[in-house]
Amino acid sequence: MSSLFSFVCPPIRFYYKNIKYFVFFCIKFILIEEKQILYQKNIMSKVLISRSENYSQWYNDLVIKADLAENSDVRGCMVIKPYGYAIWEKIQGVLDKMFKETGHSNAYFPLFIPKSFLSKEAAHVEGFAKECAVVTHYRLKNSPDGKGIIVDEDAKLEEELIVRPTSETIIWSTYKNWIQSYRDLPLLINQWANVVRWEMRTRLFLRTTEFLWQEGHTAHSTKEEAIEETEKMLNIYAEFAEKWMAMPVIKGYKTQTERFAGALETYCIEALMQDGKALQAGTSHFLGQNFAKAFDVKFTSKEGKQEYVWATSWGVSTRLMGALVMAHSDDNGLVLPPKLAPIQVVIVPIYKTDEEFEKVNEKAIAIKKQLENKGISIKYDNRDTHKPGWKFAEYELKGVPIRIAIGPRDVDNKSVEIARRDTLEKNIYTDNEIISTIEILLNDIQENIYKKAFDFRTASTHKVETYAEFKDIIENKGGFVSAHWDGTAETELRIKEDTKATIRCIPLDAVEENGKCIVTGKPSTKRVLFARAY
RNA sequence: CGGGGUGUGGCCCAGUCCGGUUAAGGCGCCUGGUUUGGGACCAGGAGACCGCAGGUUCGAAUCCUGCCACCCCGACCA
Repeated sequence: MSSLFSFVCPPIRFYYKNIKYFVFFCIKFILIEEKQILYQKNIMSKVLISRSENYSQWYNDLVIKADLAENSDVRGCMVIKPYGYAIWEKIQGVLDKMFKETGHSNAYFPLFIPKSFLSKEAAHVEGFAKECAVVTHYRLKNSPDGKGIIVDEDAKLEEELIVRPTSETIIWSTYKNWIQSYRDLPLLINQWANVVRWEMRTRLFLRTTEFLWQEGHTAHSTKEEAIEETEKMLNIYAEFAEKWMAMPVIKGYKTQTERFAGALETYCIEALMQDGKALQAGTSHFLGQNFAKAFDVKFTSKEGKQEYVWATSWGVSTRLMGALVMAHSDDNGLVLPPKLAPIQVVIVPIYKTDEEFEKVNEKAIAIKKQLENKGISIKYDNRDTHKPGWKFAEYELKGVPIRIAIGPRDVDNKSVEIARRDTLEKNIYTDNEIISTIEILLNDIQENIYKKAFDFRTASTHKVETYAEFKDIIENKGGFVSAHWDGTAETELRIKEDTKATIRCIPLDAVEENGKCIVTGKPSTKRVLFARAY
């Protein structure tokens, strides 16, 4: 009835409603105005949320705002942006050199792995089956209804292909043909590649569906040699983390629960992030003869006997980028170790007039040349589209270790202002001190941020004797907890269920001491390291 | 796969409960001018199938139905 009325007499009803709305709108607009003012206050605050306020969001925002990476249109997959990729290239460059210095060569194996390969090693397939992307078809066709394209069901693969989650299987099926004699050993190969693991929840760099990494795969004639290789590569990772990333790590090996699927022993380096959570930064696996047996890789020994080869694999990924961000950065943005910073020094000119720019520019170019001659990577930001203050904030956000500001005053005084990113200290230096100061500062920053991270880790590592103490620290303080454990998977699982903390590793340098498991009271001979982890 | 949330110019988002003015504001972008030693200011300008598809209504960003996408919390993990 009412709809009939409104249909027949719209003007009357419209008029009536209009009066009502006039009053309503007056109130509504006043409310909106007030909300708007409040809202503007909120966004005027800092670029980054503070670590103490929300560490997780701080990390997410920082990765994006520092231009390292962003989420792509593909769910779970990131775009690594030029600035972020430049850091990755530095990481690659250093590690690649270290690998080659220890006798390894690079090669490349296929992205796709036949499904049957993956299932040849039982533990391995078990470990990865739940997170594999599978290629089932090789052709598309136009949709019959004309709306786009669809999978051509006639183009079904005889055998599905798995997008590699790791390459052991395809590599070992290849090694079978490469290895006949002890003379072919050791075989020391590395590949830089992308891999895919279908993760439920992803975070930039820390866990993405596709990520970049390197995976080393080696074959040896003896068990001892393979173990030696596993440990050697672990040491390379540790050295890289500490000397280049300025990030202290604990070397250790994993419990059976945390071990790589298919490995006899998994070694790892574990780092502690500023929020007290641990992050596995690299792994090195002793694979025993598991893959050799699965893929029938035998060699003839000096004695003329047929033997299975001994294997290792080891890798670090773009996850290191996440570790790098979380290890040193502060509420103002990234803090990069000078040895991995794409830009080590930035020069910002300050001027008002063209004449002033001329003076400043001349000086800046001279300094730039001198630093370049010393092998320091330097950027002279002479854009006139941004003000100095804007540039200061920008390079702080991007973690450039050293900033040189040059203004007319400096030209007159034969000086410059040098600011260091790690401590945010600024000082004036005379022209003849510049080069030596920069060289000293770059080393000093590298050491200082390492020390800071090291001290933080020391302060965040606690020995406990009881489960109550353990829970208290995990819940309230975070960090590493060093405790006795009875060595069983049951106890490990119970602790994980109770506290979300896992055994990060059994440290290689753990001292032998008699103790009691904090949960069961059973005897234990050494302490293991627990933490909540990424 | 469960539980919660969100889709509005490039970005952050207001407006949605209770349908009605030209879809508001900030950032960014463009133009001109003044500026430049810690994220400048003024003036002007461009930019929106309000996630998609139906429906209800004189009238839908707003209500209804269906779908899609993304985010957060769990189970899984380098």
